[in-house]
Amino acid sequence: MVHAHGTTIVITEVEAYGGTQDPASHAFTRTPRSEIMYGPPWHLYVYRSYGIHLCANVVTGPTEEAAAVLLRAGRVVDGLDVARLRRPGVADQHLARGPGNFARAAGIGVDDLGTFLLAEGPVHLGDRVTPASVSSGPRVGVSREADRPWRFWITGDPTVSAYRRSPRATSP
DNA sequence: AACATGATTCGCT
DNA sequence: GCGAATCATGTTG
Repeated sequence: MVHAHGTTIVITEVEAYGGTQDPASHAFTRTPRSEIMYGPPWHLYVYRSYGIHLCANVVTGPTEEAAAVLLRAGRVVDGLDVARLRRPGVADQHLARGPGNFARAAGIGVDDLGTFLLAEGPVHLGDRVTPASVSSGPRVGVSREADRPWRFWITGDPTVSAYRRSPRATSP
């Protein structure tokens, strides 16, 4: 789980990116934006998508490997009042559904870029949660190497199940 | 210095 | 279900 700006969120869905080994990763080509991922692990990588949305990643790979994990969905278990204010009119189980929404519900902004996640602070990782069952499947939203089954989610979790299952989802 | 594009989301049909 | 919004980053001239 992750503690961020007054909320506590159990991460229910993530997507992995293989850095220099993965054409779909922002770190496939080294640029100023992706530079943070080439550093030591357990730092936060935040980027802006489509001008409006923010997505949060955890750098996981060793220095120079640039592997990272995108936080795609989560269940808000504490700080619900704060999260609800950030996402007006949204049902509790959908507060952090989707990468952009996750970042919004968590109050993560570009100011948090580079935050070390293992120390006390506005954003840091908390207790580890071991789910009963984890499913995996093709990645969403990337044009290259989407077939790598590197999206992982907690099987049957209501905060994930309804997400991204419409038009041409390959497997039911 | 200018152009093309995306780890997406929301609203309308 | 489909299409528009919107702008920083990366790439090209």
